[in-house]
Amino acid sequence: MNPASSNPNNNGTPAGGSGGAGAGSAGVQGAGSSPTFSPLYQQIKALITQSLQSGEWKPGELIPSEVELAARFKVSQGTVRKAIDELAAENLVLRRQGKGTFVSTHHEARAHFRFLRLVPDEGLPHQPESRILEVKRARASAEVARLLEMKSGDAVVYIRRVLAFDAVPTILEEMWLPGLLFKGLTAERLVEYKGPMYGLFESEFGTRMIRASEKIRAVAADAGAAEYLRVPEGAPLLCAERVSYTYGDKAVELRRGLYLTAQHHYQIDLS
Amino acid sequence: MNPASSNPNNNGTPAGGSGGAGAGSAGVQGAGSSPTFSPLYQQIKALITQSLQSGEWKPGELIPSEVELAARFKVSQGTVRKAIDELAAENLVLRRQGKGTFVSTHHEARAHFRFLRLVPDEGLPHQPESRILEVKRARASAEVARLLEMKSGDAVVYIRRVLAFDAVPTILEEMWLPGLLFKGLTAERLVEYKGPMYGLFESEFGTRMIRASEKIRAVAADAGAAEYLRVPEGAPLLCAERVSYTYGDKAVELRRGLYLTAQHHYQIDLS
DNA sequence: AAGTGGTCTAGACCACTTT
DNA sequence: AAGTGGTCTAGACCACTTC
Repeated sequence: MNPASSNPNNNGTPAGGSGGAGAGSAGVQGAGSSPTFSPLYQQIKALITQSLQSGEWKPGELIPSEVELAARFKVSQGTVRKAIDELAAENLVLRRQGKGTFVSTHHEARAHFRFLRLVPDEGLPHQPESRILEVKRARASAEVARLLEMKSGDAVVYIRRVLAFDAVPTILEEMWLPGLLFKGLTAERLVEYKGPMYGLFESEFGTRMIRASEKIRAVAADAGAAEYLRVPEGAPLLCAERVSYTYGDKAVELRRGLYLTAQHHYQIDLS
Repeated sequence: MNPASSNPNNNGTPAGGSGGAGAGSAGVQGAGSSPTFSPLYQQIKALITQSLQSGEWKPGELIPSEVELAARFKVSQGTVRKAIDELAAENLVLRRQGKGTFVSTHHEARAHFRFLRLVPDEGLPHQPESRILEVKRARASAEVARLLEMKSGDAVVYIRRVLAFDAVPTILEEMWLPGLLFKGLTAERLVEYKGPMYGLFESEFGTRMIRASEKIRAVAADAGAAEYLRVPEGAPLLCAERVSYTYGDKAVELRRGLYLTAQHHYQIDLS
């Protein structure tokens, strides 16, 4: 026991010498950085996120139990629990009663539809077929660089593809990826890969997408889109411009999709 | 103390006579209903939601403190806390440290943009000007009835309006509301009312919208939309079909909006 | 039986707001 | 000083899964 020494006093005088939050574990915000203090469970959450980011626990794997983590970080199980609660709410981990807590992965049916919101007007959502049109190395334009938080002229990988539901071409999609992160990405690799592209990024390139922001507009089909989606030029299409982020809010993908919404719609829940 | 009598045993034998969950308070799921049991904090959450729905605490008002609620429901503060945590996560209440917990209201800048996702490409989001075109009583068509979970031919209120940002007409909107809930709704009342329509519904008709589901498509402007939004016939527009719900997942509004996305876009965060 | 996450309690102290 | 929500702890027991 000895309730006065180990930890119970954590949020004392911010810069004072005593107690201190989780200083015993891994130097959360040890000594010399900013004077902003955060609750213990937020620090624990940051530490766990670091381990996720560093690959100490890989997608799909089991992470240590709450009891183990509590011992490792020298805090109570309740504090670890609150940290993991938030990570689970952000879909970074997945809790399963009786089994443990797992690192989320894009190789799960569960994750597939979190980032594919185009669903059929009738019937159940399902995965589309992908046909790669083009893969090439290029230089980031000013606009692409701005959205990907890079510099103009930096190396990017450019991908273009068509997605079809039940053999009906429905999505025409362009992607720009930072060249440094996706060095070995080839058309062959993309063509042979089955399943969501984020699964490939996660497994082969160690880049796990965890969050995205989309801007949606209605646009008129240009000649190219009209051909691939088999609609008249000028037909209305949904245009979704997405920027995806990995750990630390780092932008890792720009995607621009044109969606044919004759038999499908984009589904959103406002709450 | 007396740790054996008051409450500590809650999830015991489901239909057994002993202990029981929160039976001392308000008959959570007293005796004769379904055999499905839920955690105590979920029952407390349901009780609090009932009080919100019944109007015991009105939008904008302070609800009792956690300590008071714990006494009222004869559970620990931690259990009340977890219940309120979820209500806060669902935006039904708003916690403010040091002050208390308040019932959410649509009369807040905070709430305005939760259901208006059309934001300008440049500059900050702001509230549009509303111009009412039409208000009338009508009978629900089969489609309207299905979406509003009513019967074909039931009374509805039909509203049509144009919303303009900086004097630029940008949204053409139709609404269908259950006639029973909105008996006194007149064009005059709508025209003179400033601010979001959900604020009016909440204050004047006691119907608080808490959740919505939208389906989004790209469509071509018909003659009417073209005129009101000042675009050529056939121009691409976003079409958002929304069903809004109040407490108990009861549908209370069907709304169909056509959005001009030349200077604006629909903003979504996927996480 | 043992281990995991899930619930519940009780008590302490902290940060913020108001009186 | 008193009241509120916010954090942290410690311990108990439950539900679920695996051995």
